[in-house]
Amino acid sequence: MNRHQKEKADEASGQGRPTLKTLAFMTGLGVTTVSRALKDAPEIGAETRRRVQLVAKQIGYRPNRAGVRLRTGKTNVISLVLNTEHEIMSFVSDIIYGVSEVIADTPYHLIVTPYSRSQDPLDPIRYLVETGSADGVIISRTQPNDPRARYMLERGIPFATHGRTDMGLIHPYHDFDNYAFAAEAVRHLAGLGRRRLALLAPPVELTYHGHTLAGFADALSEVGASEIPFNTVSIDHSIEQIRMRTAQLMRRENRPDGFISSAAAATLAIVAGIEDAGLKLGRDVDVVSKQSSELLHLFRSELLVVNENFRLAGAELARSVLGWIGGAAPGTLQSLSEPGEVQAYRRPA
Amino acid sequence: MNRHQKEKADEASGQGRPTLKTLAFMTGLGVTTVSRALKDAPEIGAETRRRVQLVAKQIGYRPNRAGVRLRTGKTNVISLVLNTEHEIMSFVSDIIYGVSEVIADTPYHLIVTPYSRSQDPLDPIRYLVETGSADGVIISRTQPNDPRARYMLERGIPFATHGRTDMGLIHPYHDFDNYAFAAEAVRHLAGLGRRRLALLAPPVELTYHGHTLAGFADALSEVGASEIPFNTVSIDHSIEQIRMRTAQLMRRENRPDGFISSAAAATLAIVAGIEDAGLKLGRDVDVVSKQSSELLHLFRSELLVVNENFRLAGAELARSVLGWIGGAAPGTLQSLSEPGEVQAYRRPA
DNA sequence: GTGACAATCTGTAACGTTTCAGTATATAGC
DNA sequence: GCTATATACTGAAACGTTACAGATTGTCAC
Repeated sequence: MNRHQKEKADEASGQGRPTLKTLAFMTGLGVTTVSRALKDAPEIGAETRRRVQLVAKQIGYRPNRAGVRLRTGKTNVISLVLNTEHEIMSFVSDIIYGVSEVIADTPYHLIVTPYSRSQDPLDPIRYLVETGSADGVIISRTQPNDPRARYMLERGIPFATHGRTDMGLIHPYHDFDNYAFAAEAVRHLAGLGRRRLALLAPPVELTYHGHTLAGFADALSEVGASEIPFNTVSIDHSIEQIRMRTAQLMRRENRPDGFISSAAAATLAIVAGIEDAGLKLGRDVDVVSKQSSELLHLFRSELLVVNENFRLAGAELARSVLGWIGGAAPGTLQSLSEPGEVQAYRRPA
Repeated sequence: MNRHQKEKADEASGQGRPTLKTLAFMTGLGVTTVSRALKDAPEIGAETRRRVQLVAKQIGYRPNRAGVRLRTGKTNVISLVLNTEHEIMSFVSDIIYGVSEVIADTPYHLIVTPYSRSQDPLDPIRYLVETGSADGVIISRTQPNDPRARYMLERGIPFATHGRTDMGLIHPYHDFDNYAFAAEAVRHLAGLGRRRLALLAPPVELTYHGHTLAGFADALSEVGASEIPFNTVSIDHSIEQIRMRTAQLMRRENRPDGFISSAAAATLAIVAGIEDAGLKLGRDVDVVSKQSSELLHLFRSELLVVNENFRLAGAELARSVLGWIGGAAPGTLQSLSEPGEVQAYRRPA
């Protein structure tokens, strides 16, 4: 053993975290061989491969992320880009849990990249792409003509959108079928004899605003009901504003006898507004609302709900991004989640 | 210009992301000098320093994270460790936003490290420490004798806990003063003439269970009220279970005339249970509840609430970890958030 | 004019990984 | 017994950064 080899041995047997060098020393092989053996390269003998993998498992070898990243550019990171002001409540945690679930047994880490209202939504995306900080990106609050999706498509970085775009460009997405939700809600209300319906929609700039409106309009004409315009507020407005507007609306001559709400928090405000006007839920007016956790029926048992599963959305989004990274065609990584039935409250046994 | 230098120039002028080499070529300096100039090292001439920094800003140089991490071991990552099953609702998003806010203008990234109920809570921590994946860690669901805190203290990795421990060991934390919350709640209920109080507490294993119970007990004897035991459920139980237990309790002879609830979601269940038993909030019984978003008063206007700000908690926790990483003494990075007054509902104007 | 010293800058090596371009050995063809 | 070829392995270089150990000036004391 010459001086050079001795040095190597000394270093490799050090008690730090094991590296390829450690493994190479322990197995008596070269680093290259060890590296290739660990990734099942065909030009490594079957026995050597097993031997290396056994030792690696025994001493708990884990590839150094920085080393891999520096050499290959692969970050093993998925970034979830979130708006710090709009994305309220359980949405976010459910999506995060959904994503986590899927990447749990992959080498991927989840990083959360926030941006605030004051910023250009493109800023965080640019940062991620320019610094090569992630292998894949998940965005929400998707717009029909979304500059973020366009930008990432141009740069060829894998991503998935929560919600669809409408630019004639193909990319992975997961969406809830808000057209079906709105249409079903209208039909259900019509079935209860409601004829004058108001819709509290998502903010105009988001794609699913259009979907929701379309489903609402189509079903209205289908059942022969009419719309009471309620577009001075959206689910992005404050509780106070929605409540006030609802109360105003309900005090008018031609008030709605049915509401459809695209978000649970907003529904609380709508109900408050209805009651401010001295009216009663279930008697004077019915409300169908989306919800992401089963809490609205505790709030008012008369509420009619449709569930939207954000945890599932997170999982689907993660699967899509990983799929794209793995080389699948973006067009095959699109999914739409159908709403269940409109649920009336059932008393627990 | 010899062959060697020419190569360097060719590479450096390449259109990829700028590196120290690019800067070195542009300024005519050595990489070492550039590196040191960028971090304001004293042995670099003032003018050179300014020049390098100017060029760096102009071409949008950003240090390569993998390079830094490989060389120095510094990850520039803070990990937020979350339980995927317990941590429900807005808690998580608020904490994330709070953390994000603080690390926004630092080089730090936030990674979310999840673990599920089935796992040992120590698992994710071990993973982070062994793989050196983060410079700092934030944990929640803190226990009086918390193996995670002990483990990280032993390894010397900076962390902060959401909630305190009780092991005689010093580490940064942020906590809500649940002793004060429970005590104030009792006093408020006593002020309303309530005498038989029930407490829906946090799960026993968590530190703030003890704090809450202590505040409850101390204030009970202070005001001369009595406890109606309600410890078959905690805020970790399902809505259905809490509801059922509450209804059972309220049908008993010696039922409580006041409730204190440590979580908003659980409060919905308590109220449902009360109403299941045919009793009325505000008349037969009063409920004081913690909430993290201003929604409970919409649910039932008779509810009495105390706000807990999780966004603030997230921000404080991030500040603590960064402080520790920056070399501050752990003992100086502890904070306790005092609850505000118990709020009764005020009708909006 | 020489030596000492400070000020300013530089090359080399190393962190852990993968890729490139090999080398050594065994097997087969003839 | 020779070349060709496949099999199994290997060292060196590179990714971008920082730390170490110099190197080159210029200034000053004497």
